[in-house]
Amino acid sequence: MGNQMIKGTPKRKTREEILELSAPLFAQHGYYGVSMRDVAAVVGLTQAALYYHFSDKDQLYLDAVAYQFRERELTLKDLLAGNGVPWERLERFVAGLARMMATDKDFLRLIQWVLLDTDETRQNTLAKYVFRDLFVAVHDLASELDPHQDAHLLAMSILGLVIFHFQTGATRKFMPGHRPHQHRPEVLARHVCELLKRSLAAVDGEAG
Amino acid sequence: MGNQMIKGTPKRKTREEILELSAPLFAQHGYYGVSMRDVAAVVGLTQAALYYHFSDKDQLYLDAVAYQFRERELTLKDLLAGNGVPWERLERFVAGLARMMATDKDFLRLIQWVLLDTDETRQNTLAKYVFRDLFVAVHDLASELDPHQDAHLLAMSILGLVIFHFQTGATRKFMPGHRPHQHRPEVLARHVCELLKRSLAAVDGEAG
DNA sequence: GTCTATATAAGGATAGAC
DNA sequence: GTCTATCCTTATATAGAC
Repeated sequence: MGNQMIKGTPKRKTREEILELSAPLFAQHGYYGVSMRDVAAVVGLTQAALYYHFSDKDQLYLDAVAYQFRERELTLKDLLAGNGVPWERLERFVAGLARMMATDKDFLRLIQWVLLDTDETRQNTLAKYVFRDLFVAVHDLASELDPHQDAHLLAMSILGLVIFHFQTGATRKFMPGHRPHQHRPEVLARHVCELLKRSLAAVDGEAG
Repeated sequence: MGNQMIKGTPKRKTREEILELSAPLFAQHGYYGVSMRDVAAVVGLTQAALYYHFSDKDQLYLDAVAYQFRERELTLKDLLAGNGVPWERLERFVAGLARMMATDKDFLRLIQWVLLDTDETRQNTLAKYVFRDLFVAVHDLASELDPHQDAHLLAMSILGLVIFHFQTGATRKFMPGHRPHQHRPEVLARHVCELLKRSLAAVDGEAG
């Protein structure tokens, strides 16, 4: 078989299918844990066909990860972009990020793989073109929330407070004080917002 | 050649050398990124010799990681165990953890690999026998710091505030507001302690 | 305890037909 | 654009000599 491409049909369809279907594999097992044969199997192609669309495994991986990041990044930036006092934007962002981390486990794992990547080129590419814009937005919000603090550190702390909880999700159930409702994104978002609000409100109280 | 073992000599020496020397490899490249050949090469043995000491690659990896964790865990628990008011113990712990994360990059990476592990048995083993004791200590401290809060969530937040900053260490330099001194463990520890102190002090102020 | 040699499988990548 | 067939490399693991 091999459904022949009708002339004029967008040529990108297969390529995007590969990107979409390979992402969960890379999320689960990482770059070295996934073979070109594995990718070919989920897409329903032979290994050789992948090399028509991508020069090598490295390129396929990089494109698949970047593709996922670009989609999610838009969602997250939207949460930060709207109007409202800084507190409202923070709450909206923390809630949205928590929901995404809870729902979209593959995305969370891709973030973790990128942070562990030892290929400098690959990591820098993703950091610059994918993380950066989002971080800029969080950074700006942080400096609005408290102009007296190091906005870079505060921004990283906000992200870390949310993301780390979900990174440890699988091991949390063996730890003391664990209760299932802690996995719910609203519960975590509330915990994080309260922590930050009290912390920054304390500064206002002193300064104002 | 092959230096013959004298009877009575502790048999464990080679085994422990393998554990020590393979850990940095696994820290850098993860389970799938390291071959038995790689391990053999750094130890100065042939591949086959490894199978005298370990039944398979899985066992070698598990033992190597557990070995590293046990060592570090003792150091961290010591920081928490001493006397002093809760604040002092928190500051000591945060400073010590930050210093360890900054110094011992391999250990930080091993933590990240464990969090990404999809082998449930392996992850549960490490979580139960290695993370758990440390978490218990942080959990207890958290409930002393603020009895009105969810100690489980607070403990995780304390750990996340420190660890996440170092996880993102490699990509941070492309983000706005970055300055080199932020990588210094004392600077981060101070940031984290101030954040927590203000947050929990705010509660005291309201409650007391 | 460690070696050499090897079985056996899985990996990335290419050539050439269709 | 995708297939079949194949090359070459690397991987885990074992057998048996020393």
